[in-house]
Amino acid sequence: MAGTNKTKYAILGVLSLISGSGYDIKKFCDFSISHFWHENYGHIYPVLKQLEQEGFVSKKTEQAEGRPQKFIYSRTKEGQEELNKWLQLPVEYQSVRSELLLKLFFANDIPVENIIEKIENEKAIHIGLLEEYQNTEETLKANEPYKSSRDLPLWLSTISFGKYESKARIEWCNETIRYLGEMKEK
Amino acid sequence: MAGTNKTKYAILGVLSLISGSGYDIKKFCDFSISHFWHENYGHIYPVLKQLEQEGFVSKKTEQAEGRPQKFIYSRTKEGQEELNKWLQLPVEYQSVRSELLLKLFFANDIPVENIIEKIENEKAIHIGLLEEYQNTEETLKANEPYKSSRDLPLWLSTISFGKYESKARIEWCNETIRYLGEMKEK
DNA sequence: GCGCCCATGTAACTAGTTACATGATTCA
DNA sequence: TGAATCATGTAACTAGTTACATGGGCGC
Repeated sequence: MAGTNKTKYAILGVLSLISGSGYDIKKFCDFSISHFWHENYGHIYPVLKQLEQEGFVSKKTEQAEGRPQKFIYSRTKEGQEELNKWLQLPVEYQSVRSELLLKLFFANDIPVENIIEKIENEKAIHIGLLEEYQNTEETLKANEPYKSSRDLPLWLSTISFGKYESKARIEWCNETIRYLGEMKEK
Repeated sequence: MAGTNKTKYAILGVLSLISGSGYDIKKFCDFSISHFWHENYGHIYPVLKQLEQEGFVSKKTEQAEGRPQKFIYSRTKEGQEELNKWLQLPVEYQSVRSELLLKLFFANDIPVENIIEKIENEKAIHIGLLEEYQNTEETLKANEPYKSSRDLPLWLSTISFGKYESKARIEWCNETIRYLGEMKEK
């Protein structure tokens, strides 16, 4: 199963938790999985159409007064099976790319202050993220419908992932800023 | 400077450390920066041609007996300036994508064993990586020409990044395997 | 003889992002 | 009145990977 279109499964995944329009799917993504996954309209709408043709989702038209026309999508049984099949496949290897490390690696001819500034910036980003994760975690644990949801443990696990990652990144930033600062003095 | 072609700078970066052919550049990348950056021939050769046209690299033809023809590229003064200009620009934001987390997030209808298997696999990958980083670090610190190179601190910093990342990932895997296992028992 | 390394390159394909086009309603 | 939100969609563009084509030398 090479070249799997992952947007397809992201959408099926969202529709296994909620029913809604392309717009709703986007909102759900931005709210719940944006710390590790992004979808945009340019992808969502065409893929929804394709999923409908394949029979993996079904469409209802909703026309509320004073509201734009809305197409509500729901997963079908086949759609759920298709999702479950994919979920159980091994995770594909993903190659890493870090522009920060690329710049760091070749930074010998630029001022140390400049590279330290970049690392400080990286650190600030992850301090912000860590705070966000903390807030989200608290919100999920304290509020309905999240706190009673059977999805809560999975949701929390993905947040925990982010916390470990950001904490490690902050530590690395601190160490590296110190290390490069010492280099400079010599 | 939107849409910066980063391969361009990766190549200029490599050519700021060595002179060599497209083939050499690929080998250098695979050896030194592959833990955070990948280049392939499909990118390297066209970009080298482009860089030559822009005057950022110069080309010499080398024909050793019994060897295929080889084009040796070197950076020009303009090329170094172009690289330095880019190095000093802020790092562009890069959105994260994790298929593992996507699968984890939607995993409620698949067997816990299956998702734990995926996390075990992730853990094994990072245990392997950690070992690699350790080995590379020791090699660099013990052997010429690395140990006397002025690039050593930068090189070590990028490896340290990987070590922090993999350690954190392993911890998260352990925690999550335990957590999901407990969930299952209930 | 076979497979691997050296060496260069193109074409095709897959994936992902951004900009544009349209238009109604709500809220400050 | 202007910005934000709701709502759907297409076209164009940027980026990145893989497959293919070619061919000689070297070691097993």
